[in-house]
Amino acid sequence: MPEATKIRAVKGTRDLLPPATGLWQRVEDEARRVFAAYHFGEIRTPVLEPADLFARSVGADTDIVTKEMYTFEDRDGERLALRPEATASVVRAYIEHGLFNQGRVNKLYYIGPMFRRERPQKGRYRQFYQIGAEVLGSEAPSIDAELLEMLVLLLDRLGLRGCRLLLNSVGDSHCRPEYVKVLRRALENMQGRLCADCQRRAATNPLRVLDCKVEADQPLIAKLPSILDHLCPECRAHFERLQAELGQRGVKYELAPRLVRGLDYYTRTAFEITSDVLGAQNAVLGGGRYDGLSELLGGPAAPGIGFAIGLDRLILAVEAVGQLKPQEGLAVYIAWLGEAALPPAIELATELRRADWSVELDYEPAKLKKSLGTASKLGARFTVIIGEGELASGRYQVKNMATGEQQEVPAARVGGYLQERIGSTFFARAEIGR
RNA sequence: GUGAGCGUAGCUCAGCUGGUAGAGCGCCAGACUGUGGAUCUGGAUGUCGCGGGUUCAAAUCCCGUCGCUCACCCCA
Repeated sequence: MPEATKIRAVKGTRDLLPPATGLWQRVEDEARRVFAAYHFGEIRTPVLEPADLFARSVGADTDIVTKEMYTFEDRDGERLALRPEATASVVRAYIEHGLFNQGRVNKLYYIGPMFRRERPQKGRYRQFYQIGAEVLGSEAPSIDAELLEMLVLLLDRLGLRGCRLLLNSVGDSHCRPEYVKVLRRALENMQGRLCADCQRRAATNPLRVLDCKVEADQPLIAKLPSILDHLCPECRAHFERLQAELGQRGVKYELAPRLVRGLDYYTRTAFEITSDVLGAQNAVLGGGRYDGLSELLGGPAAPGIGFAIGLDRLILAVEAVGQLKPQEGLAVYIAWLGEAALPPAIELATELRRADWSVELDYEPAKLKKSLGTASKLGARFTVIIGEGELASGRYQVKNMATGEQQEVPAARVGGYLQERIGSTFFARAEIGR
C-alpha cells in the first residue's frame, strides 16, 4: 500500500461485497416477487429532498429531524436533506403527480438507502436500507389486513422463524390526545417510582414510557391505562374489523397495547415485527396508518398505511436463521491447454454466455491441475477441457465437478448437454454459500 | 450526545508478571509432465492502528489520539 493517508468509508456506512450481496439480491428479489403478487408497483424517489418535507411529516420535534437528519444548504441557499425515511417522499410524489386522480388506491413499494446520523451499532447504520410499501387512498381495514398478510408471507419466503407481529392502535386526532391526558395523570401519581429515563419521558413524551425496557418499571407500567380502552368508537370499530380479518386470513399477531411508534404522523393501526435473533435493535420492520399525512403536506385527504423493513436487520436475521442461500454460482469453467486451444475456448465461452450460462475461463495459460483447482474453488458445476486431442477430434471433455464424471461432448453440443444436466433455468442457480 | 470493550499476517486470533512476532485457515509451489475438492513437504506476507513517554530493552507498562464494535438514547 502506498503511504498516503488511507481513505475509508464514512463512519456508519459500509461496502457490501460479493458473497454478501448475493444474499441481498436474493432477499430483494423475494420482496419484489411478493409485492408483485399483491399488485404493488415500484416507486423511485430522490434521495435528496427539501429538508422541510421531513420537518412537516416526521415531526419537527422528533429526534430524527432535530439531531439525526443530514441537512445542508445547497449553493442557491435551499435547505436540503438526505432522506431519513421514505414515506414522506412517497406521499410528496403522490400529491405532486396527482396520483389520487387515478381512482381506487395506489399501492407502491420502494427499496433504497436512508440516512440518519446516529451512533452506529449492531443493526443500525448511518446509511441503511429500507424496503417499504405504502397504500394510499383508503382507510379500509381490509387494506391493513392485506398489508400484514403480505409481510407475513414475505418473512415466510425468507425462511425467517422466531418473528413476532405486534399490533396496536394508537387512535386518531380525536382520541389520542384524550388518552395522553389520562396517561399524564396516571404518571403523575407514580412520580418518583419510575426510572430516571421514564421521569423525563413522562414530561416530554409520555407515550414513550410505555415501551421502557427497565425490568423494575414493568409492574408499574402494567398498571398504566391502555390506549385500547380509550379509543373513540370509530377507531375501535376499525381496529376490531382489522383483527377479525386477520383471523380470517390466518395471520397470527399479538396485541401490544404498549407499542407506540416514534414518528408523529402515525394514526390508528401501528405494528412492528421483531426477531429474537437480532441484538438490542430487534425490530425488523415497523409501520402503521397515517391518515392525516397527505393533508399535512398540502395534499387532498388521502388516508394511507405503510411499513418499512430495515433491510440491514432483515439480512442479519436471514443470515442468523441460515435458511436462505444466495442465488449465485458458476455453471461452467473452461480450461484450455496450449495457445491453440484459446480461440475455441473463447468461442465456446461466448456461445454459452449468450445462452445465459454463467461462464469463467482461464485468462492466462495454466496447467490443467491448476484450472481444475480454480474451477473447484469457484464452485463451477462443470468444467470443459479443451486440449490438443479435443481440438483434433472436435469433442470436448465435460467434467461434472460434483461427481467427477467426465464425458466427451461434441463442441456444438456443449450447451445442450448443460441444459440436460443443470436444467432449463436460464443460468446456473447453484445454491452455494454458507 | 453518553458509556464500555477491542485494534498483532488477507481472515480468525495467541503472545503470562517488558527481552525486538507466532498458530490455524487462506494463498503460492512441489510430491502428481492433461484431471480439482484428501494427505504430505516447502514458501511468501507484518510500519504489532498512530504519536509520545517510562526503560539498557515496549506488541507487552503509562498518556494521548484515531478507528472499529457493543450498549444507552432513539429508531428500521
